[in-house]
Formats: sequence, structure tokens, C-alpha cells
Amino acid sequence: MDLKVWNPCAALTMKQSSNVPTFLSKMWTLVEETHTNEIITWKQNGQSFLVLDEQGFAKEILPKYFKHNNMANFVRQLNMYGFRKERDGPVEFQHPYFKQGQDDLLENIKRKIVQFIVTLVQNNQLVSLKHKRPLL
Amino acid sequence: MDLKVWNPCAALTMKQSSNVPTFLSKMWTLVEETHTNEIITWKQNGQSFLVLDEQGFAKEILPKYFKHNNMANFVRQLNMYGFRKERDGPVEFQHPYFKQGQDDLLENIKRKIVQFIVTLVQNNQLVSLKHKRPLL
Amino acid sequence: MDLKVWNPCAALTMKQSSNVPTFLSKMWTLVEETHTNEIITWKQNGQSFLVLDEQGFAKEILPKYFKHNNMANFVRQLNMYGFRKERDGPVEFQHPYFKQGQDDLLENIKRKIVQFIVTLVQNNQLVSLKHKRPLL
DNA sequence: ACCGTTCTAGAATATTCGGTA
DNA sequence: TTACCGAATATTCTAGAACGG
Repeated sequence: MDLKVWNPCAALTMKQSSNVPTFLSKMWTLVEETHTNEIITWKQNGQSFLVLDEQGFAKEILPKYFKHNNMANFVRQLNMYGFRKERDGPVEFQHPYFKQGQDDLLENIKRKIVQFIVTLVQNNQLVSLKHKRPLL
Repeated sequence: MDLKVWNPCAALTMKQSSNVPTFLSKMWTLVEETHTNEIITWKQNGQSFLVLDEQGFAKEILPKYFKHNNMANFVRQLNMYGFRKERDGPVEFQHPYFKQGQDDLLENIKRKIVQFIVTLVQNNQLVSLKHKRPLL
Repeated sequence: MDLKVWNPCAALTMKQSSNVPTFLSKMWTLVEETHTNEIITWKQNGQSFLVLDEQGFAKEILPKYFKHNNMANFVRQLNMYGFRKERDGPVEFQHPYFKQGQDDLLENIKRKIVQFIVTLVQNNQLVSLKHKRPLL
């Protein structure tokens, strides 16, 4: 098996101290990066981002930020955070709170929770056993 | 072995992020296209569309939008969405919500569901086992 | 807009007239192909297959047999037919009836059906309305 | 308790083949 | 005969689930 060089410490342009999950701040950073615009970049209007070179993105960009080099894993995370893919066409994802130049919106993006737990919580059937309080 | 060139990435005039199925937005787009009016075009009143050159449509237009080049497949989709063919005359299809210049009507067109499931649901014999609720 | 070349008509070494689904016969054929052994090939024991060059497989092999060029779509089909991925290591999938040189075993591989329908059928709650018979 | 990685499955539409009214 | 439909597989996008950190 080949030797992969992980570099999860690529310089982030936004401070990691905020309450924004690591995935979101890393992803926002790598889309903002201008010297990789041939691979991944904002769409013209800055309302979504494009992956122009899926191969290069998976093998060169991803391992610089995450512990893997698979596009499928990246997409799984995108969906976990509510991003949607543009159908038919080049790889394009969007989220109402993921926009060019506005990293302050990222904190509005919430990671999805396991659905059957959400339902139970909504039905007041599930509480935190540790702190004895509702979860949502 | 023959080499077929599919190019399903023809530019769409509608946003794909809408809730309109891909087939409808693609089809509406290709009928609207003016530079292919010799092959497929709106009827004079804009209430239905005509396929003037079936061969050209199948072999040149279809593979630009879909992953096939068969007229029969296209017609199957039309029927799935409730389009009806005009008897007697050139190839002409119509649907009450498919009109020239009005892509906002497309969202009213509903795709048919597998019939035996529809019937069972109407008889209240089919529920989603996952969510414990009727499917329709 | 980019131009993609689909060639779903690559010569098959097994006759398509059998009752084996297209996906299985195509996949068995492309694994058997010796001139692409650098990209995809049988494991030494012939009990599973390896994808050695995922990038090349997705962009060069897949579109020669199927109407897409995405690894994810290929994996979805594999799972639909019951193939399992080998954890930890290079891309390796296996199925008890998918073995080197034995295309006669392929007919034992069954495609999965939507699960909630399977359950209903097993409970004798779902029949074909057309032919008035159980569906399985 | 939450996030990240991985593999598999759900669900809707799309393509194909063949049958029926 | 022709238009339409049934049903299975194929393609696409998203979610479930297990596990570890």
C-alpha cells in the first residue's frame, strides 16, 4: 500500500476556536483558496462551489485537509451538513449558509442527527440520560 | 464495436436545483431551443410540441440531453409524465402544464408511480415499514 | 461544455442472451479482460477482484461498459447485487458467486429489491394485480 | 455527546424490453 | 396497428449505521 502524506494542519484562514465544526471551516477555506481554483472554486455568483477536477481534488486537495482521499467520503460529509448537489452537470454543491467571503454564516449550518433519535426527541420520549434534560 | 458519443450536459435554461424532475426541465429546454426548430418545436399556439424530424431528433438531439438516442425511450418518459400523443398527423404531444414560455407550470406535472403500489396504497394495504405511515 | 464519450457496447465475452443481468455480465467481462489488468483484475486466488487504479477505472473503463463514469455508481450496483468490500486495504470486492473463469455461477447472483416491498411480499400482503399471483 | 471515516442501503428518476388494449 | 403501460434493471443523490477518536 502506498504511503499517503496527511497534512491536516493546512493553514486555515478562519480561526478554529469558533464553534464551527472542523469540516465546515476546512471546506470553506479550501474553496476560498485561489491557487487551487482550477480544481475547486466558487461559482461566479459565489452562491455555490464547483469541483472542476474531481480526480485532482480527491487525490491532491482532500488529503491536505482530511484523513482520506475519497470523493465519496467528502460527499457524505456534505450531505450530513445539508449541502445539496446540482443535478446533471459538473460537480456543484450549495448550502444557503455557505457563500463566498462570508465565513460568519457557517455557524448557522447544523450537522444532521440520526433521524430516529430526532423523532423520539420531538415526541418527548428521549432525554439525555446524563444530564436529565431534553436533547433538543 | 461502435462508438456512441453521449453528451447529456447540454446547457439548461432552468435551474436544476428546482423540484422539477430532470426530464421535464431538459425537455422544456430543448423544445424552447430555437436553432433546432426544424427538428422539434412548439406548435403555433404554444399548447403542444411537434417532432418534425424524428430521425434527427433521436440521433442528434436526444443524446445531447439524455443517456440514450432512442425515440421509444423518450416517448416512455412522456407517458410516465402524463403526456398524450395527438392521433392522426405528425408527431405531436401535449400536456396541460407544458406550454411555451411558461416553465413555472412544470412543477405541476407529476410522474406516475408504479401502478400496483398506487392501487395498494389506495386500498390502505401499503405502509412504509420504516416510518410507520401510509405512503400516499 | 465538455464532451463525454460513452461506449456501453464493449464486446462481451459471454452471451447476453442468458438471464444474467447486464451489470453482472459486463462486470465479469471487464474483470476477465487481461489487457486492463493494471487497472482492474482478479485477486491471485480468483475469489475476488481488485481495482488497482481507481481513477483510471472510473474514467476509462466504466464509460466503455456503462452510461456513466463514476465509481460511486459502480459501487452502488455492486452492493445492490450483494457484493461486499474488503475492509482496510486497496479496493477489493467479493461475492460468493463471482469467481474467475466461472461465468456459469453468475445466474445465482440476485439483485436486491426494495426492502419494504420484500417484507410485504413475505407477509403475503402484496400481489401482482395484473396476473393475480404472488410477486415472489 | 458530538464529529469524522467507512461501507451499505433508501428512494426517486431514467433506461430498457416486452406486452396489451 | 399504434399508443400506452408493466416491470425490471440502471443511474443518481442522499441517508443509515457501525465504529473510532
